[in-house]
Amino acid sequence: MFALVDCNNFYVSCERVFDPSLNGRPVVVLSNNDGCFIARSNEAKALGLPMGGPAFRFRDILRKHRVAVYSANFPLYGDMSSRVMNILAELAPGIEAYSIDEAFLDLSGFRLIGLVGHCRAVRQAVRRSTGIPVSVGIGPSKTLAKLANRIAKKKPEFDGVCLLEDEAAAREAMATMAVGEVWGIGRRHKEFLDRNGIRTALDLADAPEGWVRRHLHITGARVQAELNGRSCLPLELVRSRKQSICTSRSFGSAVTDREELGQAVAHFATKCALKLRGEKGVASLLTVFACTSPFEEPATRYWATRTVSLPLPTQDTLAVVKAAETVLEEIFRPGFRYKKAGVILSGISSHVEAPPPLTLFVEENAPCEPSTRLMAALDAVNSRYGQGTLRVASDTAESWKQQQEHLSPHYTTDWDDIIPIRP
DNA sequence: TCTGGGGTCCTAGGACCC
DNA sequence: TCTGGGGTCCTAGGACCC
Repeated sequence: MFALVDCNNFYVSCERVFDPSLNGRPVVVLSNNDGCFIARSNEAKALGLPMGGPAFRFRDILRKHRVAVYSANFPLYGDMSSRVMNILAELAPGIEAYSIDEAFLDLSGFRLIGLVGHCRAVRQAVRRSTGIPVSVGIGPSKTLAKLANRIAKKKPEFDGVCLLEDEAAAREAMATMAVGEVWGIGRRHKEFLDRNGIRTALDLADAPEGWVRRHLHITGARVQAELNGRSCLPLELVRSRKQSICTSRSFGSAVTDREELGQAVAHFATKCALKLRGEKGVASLLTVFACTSPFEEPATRYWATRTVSLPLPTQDTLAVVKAAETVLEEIFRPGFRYKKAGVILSGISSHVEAPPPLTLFVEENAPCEPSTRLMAALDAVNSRYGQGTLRVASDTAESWKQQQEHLSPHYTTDWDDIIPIRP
């Protein structure tokens, strides 16, 4: 049996831990640049504020109902997440941290002491130790655990824990669940299934298997099997190495200047190389992209992107920044209002397992060892004195930076942000 | 004025190899 | 009339997840 533990309205709950006066009030958390809603308290959902809705369109509702509005504070949410995961890891023999606010647990062996009872204990432990409320769904496959979790969240009578023990219970639950709510069925597949008379999760479970395999491919066939209690998606206990690493941002206001865009790209490249070293990997491919707003008129819209091979697989910030600047030079076209840009590293392999290849042509930046030591020194300084203390010269300007007007303090990750508690 | 960021997997088709 | 069989790698696009 699998359990899916999911934090309720996670980002909002994180803000509430440090400001309990937010309890009972409508609260929203905005995406970077204060653009869209990415988390809503139950009270905010009740006001009709939609997930992903652009905040500026709902300004009247926000003001009228005195909704508490927060800019995204990812250092805080990431830190709270790891605290929750640590508690969960103590209470189950196996855990897969599936996303920032969800984890699958291995519940094998808990049947004797009672699955529901144990999951209630898990729920209380997380609440007591971190202040974060969670819901738990239990089922014989990950997909059914997900489905059970939705029921646990939606129906108060379950008190946050829902078990789909046998086939009859699963069928009854699936009959009440729209097919688009099933994990793995997105907007497109939902539309397709609706057109073919498949409206509930139960309809999908009972659909002819060959037909599902043909139209929804292998991934859809797995979803169907999982709904029928045949587990196809194992618990992934060890996180595999990332296949790509991306850093991108929308700009607070449009950028038109090539040099300014170059500064942003240098900054993103720097962050990518840092993440890559955190993964203990080296990358062989680099992509740079820059684009105008998708809401521009077609004539003034531009999507620039190019991928190049790096001369040698590397994790060196200087090499990555240099390559990114060269690519930007090639794809930049003047006269456009750039609203977003980013850098992607891919073709990632292990730094340890893959010794640097012998090369026929490349002479510059070939020696690996000095660069590794330089990066170690760079990371040591920046980790101690703050990211950006040592940086490449082109990683400078702040002009493209984002809007974050409603940011809460980094309560758990920054000494300067610790607020003295008054009696 | 104003619309996020970071990922994964699958399929199809083209280009190439022997 | 009739033109093989078995592969790999790369890219683009689509679909999905949080």
